[in-house]
Amino acid sequence: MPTKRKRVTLEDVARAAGVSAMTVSRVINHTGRISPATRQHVSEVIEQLGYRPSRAARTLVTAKTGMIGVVVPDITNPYFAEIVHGIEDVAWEAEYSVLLANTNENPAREAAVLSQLDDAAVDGLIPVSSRLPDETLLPLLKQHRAVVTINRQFPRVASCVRPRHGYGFRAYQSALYLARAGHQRIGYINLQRSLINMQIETLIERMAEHNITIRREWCATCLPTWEAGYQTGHALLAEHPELTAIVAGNDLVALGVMRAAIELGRRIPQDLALIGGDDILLASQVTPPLATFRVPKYEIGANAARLLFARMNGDLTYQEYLYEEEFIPRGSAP
Amino acid sequence: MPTKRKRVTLEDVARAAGVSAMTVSRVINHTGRISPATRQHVSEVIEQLGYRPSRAARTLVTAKTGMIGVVVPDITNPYFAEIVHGIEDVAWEAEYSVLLANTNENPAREAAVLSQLDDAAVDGLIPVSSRLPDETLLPLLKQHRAVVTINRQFPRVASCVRPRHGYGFRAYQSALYLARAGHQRIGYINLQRSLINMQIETLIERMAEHNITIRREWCATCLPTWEAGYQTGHALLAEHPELTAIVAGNDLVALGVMRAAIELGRRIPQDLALIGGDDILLASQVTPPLATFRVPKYEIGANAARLLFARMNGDLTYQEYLYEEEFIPRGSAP
DNA sequence: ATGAAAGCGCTAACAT
DNA sequence: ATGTTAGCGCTTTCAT
Repeated sequence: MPTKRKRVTLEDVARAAGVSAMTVSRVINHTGRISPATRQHVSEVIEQLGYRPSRAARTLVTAKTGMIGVVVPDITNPYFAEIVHGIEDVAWEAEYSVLLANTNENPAREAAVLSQLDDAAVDGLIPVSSRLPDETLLPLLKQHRAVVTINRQFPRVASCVRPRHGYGFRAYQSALYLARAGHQRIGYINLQRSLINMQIETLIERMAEHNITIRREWCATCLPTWEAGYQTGHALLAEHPELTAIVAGNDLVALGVMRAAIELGRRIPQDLALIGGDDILLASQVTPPLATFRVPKYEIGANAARLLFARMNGDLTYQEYLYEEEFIPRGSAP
Repeated sequence: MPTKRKRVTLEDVARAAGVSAMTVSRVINHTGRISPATRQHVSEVIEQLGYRPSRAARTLVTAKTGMIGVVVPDITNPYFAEIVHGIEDVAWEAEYSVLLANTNENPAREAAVLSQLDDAAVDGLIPVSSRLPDETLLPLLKQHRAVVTINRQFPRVASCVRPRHGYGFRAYQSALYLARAGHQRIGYINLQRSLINMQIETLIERMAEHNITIRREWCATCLPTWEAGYQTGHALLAEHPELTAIVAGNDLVALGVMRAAIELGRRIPQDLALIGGDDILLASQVTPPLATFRVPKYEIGANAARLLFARMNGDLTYQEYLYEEEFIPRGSAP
């Protein structure tokens, strides 16, 4: 009863099968010409010995790891979980593994992760909604052979998955929609850390062009979590009870605001209309359901992975997958 | 402008610094004795050359990958996302990476993943709520040096994180609670694939001991997703409109049922009481809020990772982390 | 169709 | 405190 299981190596298989290591290697990799008889025999020995090739050894010589790195700000955010789901499915089909790093919305941790995950650790990288500024992110991405960014754009170094109508589209459309519905005092909650949402000042300007006034103090910024939305909602509504509508950067925040508003006795949508941003399941299930934008999260992930494999296979042309964001009117903003 | 970046190796650094490879290795690993001067000098050269150690080479010689494998049935299920979050945080502190595999509730895919992730790929493994039967799972786990199971138990090969009061606790308590509240026709939706929830027959028996009748046809089984719960809810309520309460295996299913019930004109809880199982965010936000059980998801993940590191560090004694499940009465089941 | 030799980049073990 | 030697397990030549 051997306590110390020693790893079965190619060499072991070769010896047992009475062939050379190369022959075994060829059988495993389905490469080169092998006589059916030998192949059969070797396969049996492999099976019998329970041989499993060493990833490390293979990686050392081929310089390929069979893994792709995925970096997300918050895996508990359904938006990111769906994207990871899409990535993972495509990776699985391609026989790749996913190295997942969660940065907890912490840019420093993201930078650390990104530099650890250099091209020795993964064959390709998908940073999802990176929270790092361009000048920090770009050099980090350059360390990698293949990169596809989601919701960020670096045409020189990475293919890209991003919204067709630009990053400010949702906030802009939401505010416009609310204004046209008659709202005069619209607040906006921008997402802290997110570098792709419309900035508060920008929204104010763009709305001014339509003769719609959004006052700076009706706006706020918070982390893209439910809790942050809840707190910000309480604070904003306490200070500015005059608000009749709020646009939030994503659903989690909008739903936090909704809860806060309800606690403060506001009826939704009569006293306060609300629009979110990414159509997570929760949005459709609350009462009233949250108006938001349909975003093809799974497809975003799946297509990012597909673009990544294209780059990993040597096609370094810049490619894009542009996803649509479609407004979904629901009870919270009729 | 060199197109072909060649990897900077230990050797390169050693040469540039005028020392041996070993010295550089020692500097990197903070191992052995090094004179401050040399250390300083070597560090500078490393920095200057942008040297990054090769994981593969290191793994090949040390037989350690610096990665732990995490296998989950469905990363978009908030229950699992939270657990992964906990695991990832602890792994990060220990300077480990997480190799995530999503099996999409597909046992065959889980088995494939588990056998690929053998001890050459990861230093440790955490299968979360495995959907594989004992006899399939056990041999797969044996391939690994270190394993911690969540919601499954194999004392001989793995430490374990599991509910203190056993796997049937929630369904049992829920049914009892509802019966005591006066419900006479209680249905139960068990989770397909999940091997840890109370089986329908078992619940029927246990309730019979309390003189509570649960009829087999009031019960159903479905996948642990919202959609499955929704469909099952529709079907069950259509066939058995006499039901006054339903216990579901988890929140996602309960919430799907809630939606179906509302669509069928049932008022919750007056016409139908509902109890879920794991207190995801969604549960607290719907109207009425879903009665469920508080489950320390993040802690489950974090502690599983801690137990795993203990095993990886050579302590192969069987250890457990028993988590509490606490009933949270809410509007859906007053 | 198969084999032999060389080496990927690193560290363990043993010098010095 | 630092260097030397010898592999880890595999694949890439290049032979045969």
